[in-house]
Amino acid sequence: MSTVTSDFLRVVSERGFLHQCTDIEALDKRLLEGPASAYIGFDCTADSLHVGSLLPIMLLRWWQKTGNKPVVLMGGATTRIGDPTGRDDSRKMLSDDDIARNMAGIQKVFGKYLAFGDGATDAVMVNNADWLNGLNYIDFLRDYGVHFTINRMLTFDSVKLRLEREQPMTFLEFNYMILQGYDFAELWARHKIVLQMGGSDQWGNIVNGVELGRRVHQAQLFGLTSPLLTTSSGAKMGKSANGAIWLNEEKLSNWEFWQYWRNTEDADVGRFLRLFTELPLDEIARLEALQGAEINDAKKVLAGEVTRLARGEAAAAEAAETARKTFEEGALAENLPTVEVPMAELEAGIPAFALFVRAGLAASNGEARRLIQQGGGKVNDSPVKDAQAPLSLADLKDGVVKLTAGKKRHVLVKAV
RNA sequence: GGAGGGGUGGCCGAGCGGUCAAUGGCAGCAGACUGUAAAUCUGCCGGUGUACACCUACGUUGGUUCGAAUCCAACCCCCUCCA
Repeated sequence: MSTVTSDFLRVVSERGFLHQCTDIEALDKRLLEGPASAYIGFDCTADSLHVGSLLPIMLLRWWQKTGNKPVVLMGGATTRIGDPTGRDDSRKMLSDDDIARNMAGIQKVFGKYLAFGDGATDAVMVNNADWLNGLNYIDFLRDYGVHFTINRMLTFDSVKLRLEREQPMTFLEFNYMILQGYDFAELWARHKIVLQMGGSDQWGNIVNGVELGRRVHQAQLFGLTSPLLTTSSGAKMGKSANGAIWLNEEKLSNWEFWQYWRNTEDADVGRFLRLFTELPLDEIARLEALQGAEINDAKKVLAGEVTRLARGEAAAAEAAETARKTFEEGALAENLPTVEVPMAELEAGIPAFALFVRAGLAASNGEARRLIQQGGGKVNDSPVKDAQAPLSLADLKDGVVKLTAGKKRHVLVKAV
């Protein structure tokens, strides 16, 4: 990596955000000349982003912090097509209602990471439906279609892989890359945006936009990608026992979010601290150097910082305190996930296995029985011996029963 | 349009008339060891009833058979080659 002098490129290269850049020297030079605008596109395929999108979001945050203007592009129109990148099969088509709902959910998270407004470096949000939905097919083909050759498009990974695996790719999906390229050219024309960032899988799509901008507008545009993140043991980021690690609070509790980061593998701690927190690098170096059980302190810092950014100061403190009580004191912490059960049912007695199912700790009665048989089910911290044994009011402590599955999953059952 | 191959549990992939809820691998869950880590070892891994049982499931619909994921027919979908 050549030495870069602009604040933004220096920070992101030191912290490990950089994977590829179309022309890093020229971009560096451009950034030294003054504030610039950059965007990242987000598809509206779910009603919340998950931690897989956190890397691009942090890129935009640093972009703003180093004096530039971030633009968040919502793929209102491109989501109607479906990005074929990295997919063996077509996505299922989303209805316009779904897309609108998803967009509303996704938008919520950006306010936590970016400062929006009308100022020079304030973030703005745009929707590509504004210019894509109204496109005239023939005009578009004449103005932009001429700049794309099929020969070239067939060499892109997103297309090539699908063909090699003998999976069908529809013409609809085939157009995705053209529209994403067009987005960049259009954003240059509308907002003078010079840089598009994204995950490394977006490289091909981004390069298309850079080239289109040069051909249509004679503009020098830049592309920059971040590495695709996997954990040290090779798993994709963002999956847990219960599914994806969502950024939105309605989709995943603060406690579970905090726990995800707390359970980071040793080998990933330093890398994640650099990417997902804003701690100074020398502080990270110190935390990263911790050995043995002490590295748990670094994990707590990681969990605290990431949760603070995504969910707020109070949420982070509360999760940390809940974890401390639960794991270090073995005490009953009131902020664990809670499930309510009518008092009358509890009075009548609910078999232990059934309660585990009610609490969401087992997917079926059979699974709950197995859990208990294997010694993984605990009530108020003592192992359940008999799955049939009913729990009743006598098991309540301060109005709640604490259920535990395995070592880490705790739920409070509250009688109401 | 013609010829051939194929559609099996979350994924991959065996099975090709009963002993098949279906080998194996991955993923997942639990236990042991640890540090709420990794690696390793052990157990579990469709549903309901705590066993024997029953229900649902091998693309769809029918059929043959005492009995079908396995055989037959039609249909749907995918792939390859030829035109």
